[in-house]
Amino acid sequence: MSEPAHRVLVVDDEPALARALAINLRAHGWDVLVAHDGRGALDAAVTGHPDVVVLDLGLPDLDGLEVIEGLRGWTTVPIVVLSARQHGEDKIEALDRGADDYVTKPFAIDELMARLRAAVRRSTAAAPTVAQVVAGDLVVDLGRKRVSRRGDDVRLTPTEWSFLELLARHAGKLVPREQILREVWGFGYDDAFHYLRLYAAQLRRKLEDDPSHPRHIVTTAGLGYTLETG
Amino acid sequence: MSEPAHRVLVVDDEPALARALAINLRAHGWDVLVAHDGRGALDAAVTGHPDVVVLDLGLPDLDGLEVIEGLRGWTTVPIVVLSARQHGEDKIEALDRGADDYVTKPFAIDELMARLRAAVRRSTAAAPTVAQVVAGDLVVDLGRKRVSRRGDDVRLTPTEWSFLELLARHAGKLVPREQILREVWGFGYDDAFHYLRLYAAQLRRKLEDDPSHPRHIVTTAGLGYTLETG
DNA sequence: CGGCACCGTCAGGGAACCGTCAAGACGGCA
DNA sequence: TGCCGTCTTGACGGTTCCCTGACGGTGCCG
Repeated sequence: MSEPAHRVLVVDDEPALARALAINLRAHGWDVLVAHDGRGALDAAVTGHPDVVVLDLGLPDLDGLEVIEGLRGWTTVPIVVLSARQHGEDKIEALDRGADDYVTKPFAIDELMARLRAAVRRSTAAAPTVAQVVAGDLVVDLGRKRVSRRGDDVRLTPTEWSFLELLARHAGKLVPREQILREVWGFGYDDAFHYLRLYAAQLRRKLEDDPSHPRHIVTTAGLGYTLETG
Repeated sequence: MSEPAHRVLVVDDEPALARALAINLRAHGWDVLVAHDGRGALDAAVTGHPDVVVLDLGLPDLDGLEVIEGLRGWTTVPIVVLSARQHGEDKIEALDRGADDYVTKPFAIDELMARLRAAVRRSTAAAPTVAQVVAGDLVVDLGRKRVSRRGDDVRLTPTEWSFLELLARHAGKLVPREQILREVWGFGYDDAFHYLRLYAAQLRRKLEDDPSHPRHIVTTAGLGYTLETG
């Protein structure tokens, strides 16, 4: 799992704590922005596009709640509030104004990071990527598991779809024969190249204008198949 | 703020605590389901469609972490973990396995409710609920749990509705057979594809002009079913 | 020129899958 | 207790899909 680094904005007016947090987070692979007051936090959020915000209440210029509202006016980035106040209305207030989580000091750095991970996971999982691959007059909709040719849906069998989906996910690139066999048919089919010819032919019959002169599903002899994006 | 009541599933093996929670939550307008062990929790989550789950770790039958994983296998419902363990790996473990929040006992009931509100707000904001799905002459009203065909209400059994609701929530997209079985019938029905054919047929009898040539509930052999939005 | 490897095509049988009808099991309710 | 709606289980025909096998074409190389 070597995902691209997630970016966290740390907002804290205590330089010592902010520094300690930044060091710890960077050590664990986070990309860290730091702001020391409310105004700087709002600016940094605009320019820095963080994936999550750690917000210490009790800033010099703005009330922490105002920062939350300032952010919530235009972004849904997760906000994890940090505060010394153990009890009272603050927690509830912050959560109801739009904060996503609330951690009281003193806290374990490991726990904070786990909460940050959870916050980021939620927000990224909520935005499902609708992937569509376009190849000439073909549209392969990976989410809906459908292919259309000049707008008309084309009916595929499960195996045909599995084959095409694999090519589409690597559109424009050559997919080795062995990989296709493994991902479509599973293990134990390592030399069943005959299947590939069969199903490539079936797909061509359904998707190509001239199946014997394919423009989309192209064979590279001895190597594999490619879905051309031309 | 007179939204429809949100539904919370409380999972706790201590009857006293579960009762106290339920009373408090109901007093604040929540619709409350209760389960006392892990298996019951998973079943209740399938049949009850809660908006958020409060999960006490340390259940008699299953490990709390197993419950989290059991839920995360098929739903993104927010999970707020409740635990007596203040420190340690448990928190981090739970959050990384898919929990959304973690509250240690003893806790203030007001804080818990604020966290529940935050969790529900997040998940509903992330997936803006389309109250109605229109598919040709059908109108599936997810909020009121009703279907109408050319304006006339159609009576569905609970299982039929659960099936149709799932298709409607993914209208236009193919819903895999396995997912339908998990979300409608729960666990242990992984290969009961026969049910799908039966209930698809029943829905067609009630919803289609020509049940043997369905235009709304369409089968993709070997893969699953789709509610067409034509 | 002839062998070889690879590709594309066609056809057939068995298996998997779908839709349908029917009857038994279960649970709520009068 | 008996009834009724619902869910579950079973059986059957028709269709689709997948695998197997056979044949011809093409490019490469000795």
